[in-house]
Amino acid sequence: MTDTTTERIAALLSEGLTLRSRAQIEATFPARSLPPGAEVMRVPPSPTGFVHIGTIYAGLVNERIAHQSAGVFILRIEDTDKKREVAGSVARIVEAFDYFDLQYDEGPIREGAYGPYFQSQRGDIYMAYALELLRSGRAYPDFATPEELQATTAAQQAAKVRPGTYGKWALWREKTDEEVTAALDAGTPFVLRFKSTGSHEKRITYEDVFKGRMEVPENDLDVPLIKSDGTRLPTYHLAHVVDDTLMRVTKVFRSDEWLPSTALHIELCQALELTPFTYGHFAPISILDKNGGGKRKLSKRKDDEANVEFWIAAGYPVEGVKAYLLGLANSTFEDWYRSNPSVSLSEFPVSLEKLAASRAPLLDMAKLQDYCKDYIASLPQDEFNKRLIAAQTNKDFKHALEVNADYTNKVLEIERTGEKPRKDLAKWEDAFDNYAYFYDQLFTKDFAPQILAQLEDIDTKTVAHACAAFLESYDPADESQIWFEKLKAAAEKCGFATDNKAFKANPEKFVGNVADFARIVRVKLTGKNRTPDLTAIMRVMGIDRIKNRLQ
RNA sequence: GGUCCCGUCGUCUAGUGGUCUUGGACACCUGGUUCUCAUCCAGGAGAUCGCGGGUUCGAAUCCCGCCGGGAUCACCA
Repeated sequence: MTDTTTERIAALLSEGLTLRSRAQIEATFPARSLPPGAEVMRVPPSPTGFVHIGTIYAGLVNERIAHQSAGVFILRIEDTDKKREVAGSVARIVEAFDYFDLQYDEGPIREGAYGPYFQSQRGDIYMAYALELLRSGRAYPDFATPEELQATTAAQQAAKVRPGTYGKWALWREKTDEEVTAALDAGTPFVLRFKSTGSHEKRITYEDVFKGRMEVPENDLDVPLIKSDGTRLPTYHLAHVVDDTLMRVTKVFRSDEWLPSTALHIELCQALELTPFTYGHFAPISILDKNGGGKRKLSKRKDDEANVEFWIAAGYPVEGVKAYLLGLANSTFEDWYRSNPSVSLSEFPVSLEKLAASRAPLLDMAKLQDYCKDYIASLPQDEFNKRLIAAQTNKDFKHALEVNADYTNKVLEIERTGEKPRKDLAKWEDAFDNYAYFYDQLFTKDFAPQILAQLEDIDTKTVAHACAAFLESYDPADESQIWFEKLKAAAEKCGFATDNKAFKANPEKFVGNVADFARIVRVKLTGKNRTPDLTAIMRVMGIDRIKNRLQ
């Protein structure tokens, strides 16, 4: 290709952009003045829909490494693919980072000195580097149509060779100046491709922070650098190399899927005379396929759990989720957490070495809920009340909680004041099932309809009889022991067994046992057959409400 | 198919040549806590350390081969 043709291509690519030289650009991204050992970390989500829990996981690890070393944590929006972009995604990303309290120092809204933090706004920067590659003969235009590319892949499959654009399979790699000029004259769209000088036969080695010494074949793929979709935006590869250099990122942590393209990124750095990065590749969170397909990466389409909005809507407490995620990242976390129950999670030192050992961990909702239950139970009463109410998405329930503030305070205190607070709630959403029956309208609407089914083994006459007998002697002032004595007395009066052994020996002699009798009271009062201590519940409900429900 | 990563109870993991007839956590089961639960406490079951060879007095740990799972080979990131 002649210089004239090269410049014609360069002019086409830079049309309308205000290009600066590399030296000028690099002068505006000076070395950061940070204490020794400070790490500059980043997490680069794409605004292509909802926020993936893996992004939060990566965010958490990167944020910790950055901030525990007095470094910088960057949130960079990788929006170079305008076709896949979904409106509102950036707002969702920002919200999710806020919800999980992942404080980024630079990124959307929090503009820093190394921006812009949207890749789509850095087009002129990438182009300066792309043109340099073009001029140095390390990039070339490729006018191939999608059909031609497909045909190549088919031919490669037929020939049983590795697919991809490399060597003789790279259609436009060695075209003559005339051919290029002709395509240019015809106005054919083109991508700018990297011209790799690597060989699949030769090997390179590099050090991965998590996986140790890696020895892999050199890259020989001529990957696209600049797209032909009219945006003239870069692909990930160019953008990554340029941005992480300019933003002065010290360690590139990314998920395993990038492992195979690391050789390419190293070659790109060399072609641009940039220092290659320190990489660390970690395994993404996976999930057990519900259809029995085995372990696989958490997928956006199939798994609700992949979507952090699912977590936020259900009201999983941030601290519980983060504790679980930290446990996934570092196996030493569990012990630390146990021995430091009242210390903030941010005090936990995340270790790189421990992260190394982590395979693709399976998301274990049961374990995560266990963390969340413990956390919610540990909350002081006022904090518990405040957060529980704030998190409710059911308007009627939230209204009921707020309007009857004094009553609500008593309700939420049930069995939470002692040494061992109840652990009913794994997420704030669970509050409805645990507390809504205290409010008459909600009780009537959502709980009372279940009473019949819960008591179907006992005939209605017996139920009515039992309620009347129990009410007769009930006194809100009774301590739970007396309360139970009275319940037993009422049960006996109605033909229930008060001695479990006697009942088991001759069940036919009784209507039921004490447990059945208590169940009648419990279900009539709450619509549920499992609740906290009835004495406490009744004391809070008040005599009028009790009479109402037992009649 | 090529290349790379990974393989210890159901799950997450501890373990880097002897102290491991593999330890912990979650889940599960049993019993206890004078009504049902959430808990809590005590106990239990659960892993031929993917398989086969080798090195060694000795291997979950080192070496080789195999098998299995995953990732990647896009103008997606």
